[in-house]
Amino acid sequence: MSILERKEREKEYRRRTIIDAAEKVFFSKGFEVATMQDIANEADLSKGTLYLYFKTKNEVCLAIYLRSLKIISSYLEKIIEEKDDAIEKILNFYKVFNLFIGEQPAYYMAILNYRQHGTHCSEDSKILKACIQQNAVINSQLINIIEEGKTRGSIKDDVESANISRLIWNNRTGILSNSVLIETDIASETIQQGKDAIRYFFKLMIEAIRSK
Amino acid sequence: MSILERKEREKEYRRRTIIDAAEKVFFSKGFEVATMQDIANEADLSKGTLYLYFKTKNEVCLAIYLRSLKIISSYLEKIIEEKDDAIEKILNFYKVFNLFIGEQPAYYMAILNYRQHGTHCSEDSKILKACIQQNAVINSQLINIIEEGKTRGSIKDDVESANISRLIWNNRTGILSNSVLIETDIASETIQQGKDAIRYFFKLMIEAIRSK
DNA sequence: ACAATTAATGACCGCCAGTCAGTTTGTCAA
DNA sequence: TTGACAAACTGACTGGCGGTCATTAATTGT
Repeated sequence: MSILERKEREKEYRRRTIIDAAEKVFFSKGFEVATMQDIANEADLSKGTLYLYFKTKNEVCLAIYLRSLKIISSYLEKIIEEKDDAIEKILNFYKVFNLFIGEQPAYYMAILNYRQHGTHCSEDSKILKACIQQNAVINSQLINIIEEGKTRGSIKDDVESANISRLIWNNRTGILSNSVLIETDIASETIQQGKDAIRYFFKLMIEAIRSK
Repeated sequence: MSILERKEREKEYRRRTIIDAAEKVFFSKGFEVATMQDIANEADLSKGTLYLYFKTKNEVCLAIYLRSLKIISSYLEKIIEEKDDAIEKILNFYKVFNLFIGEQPAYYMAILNYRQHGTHCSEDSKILKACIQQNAVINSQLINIIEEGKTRGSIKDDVESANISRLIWNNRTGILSNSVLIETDIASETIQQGKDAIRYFFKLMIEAIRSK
């Protein structure tokens, strides 16, 4: 049994190696321009081997996306543990996410690109399912915060926590997960405006949901 | 001079023909899967001819996006003309946009795909510039509505109209222009949830900006 | 009628995702 | 140790697409 276990570990290690290489390549060249051959070179493997671990290039992208989601989720976990008020927790998440953008641009880009990669992927992809699952976790963490605020009295009773959660973080409607706050080829000067809009969103939202 | 004018008209007509064909093909097959050959076939032209009118496939996508923006802009124009209150006008835009999604899904998809196409396009593309310009128009139309509301007293004086505009409609942060409220390959059952989140966004925002 | 200019064509190129027959490496029983 | 079997790995190859360009067709002006 030990050999089987070791093999499993080695397989997992290879997988990680490939994802690590993909991160480097994607971030230095961009998701579109990077090729599977680039990733193979970076990982010192042949292209064929990549396809033993990932069915498509899209799946590699999703693997990086999944890592991003786990990071976000762990941030939220820490925030939830703190003894802050719910409103504070929401603001903390906003602040932490802003830092995340600056410090982990590669992961942030993976989040932005999910819309594209997630929709061009076979429905029964294991990794896609894992991503959907991890998003659900984040969703419930946010709902958790809002509901706690309602119980403690800092947030109005009639606030729709599920919708707040979707407005903040959801791959379809979330303002954090969908806003492009990183330099792309064009219009780099508008990033600050975007960040300011997000700040204002949180200001308005909190104004609307906090108990008077 | 008449001949030159006629030629100009014919050129413009060809261009429209190509965009019409592209719309059909893109919507029936999806932006990614559709090929330039498909568009050429649909338009009864050769592939080479397409490239006499558009530099890249991306530009064809942008041409459709530009049409979408003009539709949105014309909606806003009508809304602004009405004698409604500013809050009413904002709600009208929300309602009209919801109808737009259902009635013009192809154009709606073009809006969603802009992020992808706009960023992979040479900066000096004429059509890209036109898109940016048209977005600026929409932006100023929205600001116009908010500022009018401030003057008339239905919206609080300290509301940041530019940021409201960016939150509603902006290719980086706009909730209407970025939320995916149409069936993609996966997760079709969540559309209603997304729409509900948008509805709630408008509810909260209006609550926060209307004069008490 | 005949250049000259403009429009249209489709065979062709380079590139890349994805495949697969063949090779290497690892395992284990005899 | 050996040999047979399996698992992991390889890279040449394929198909298909975006984009090009030499050639052909159509239009205009003289």
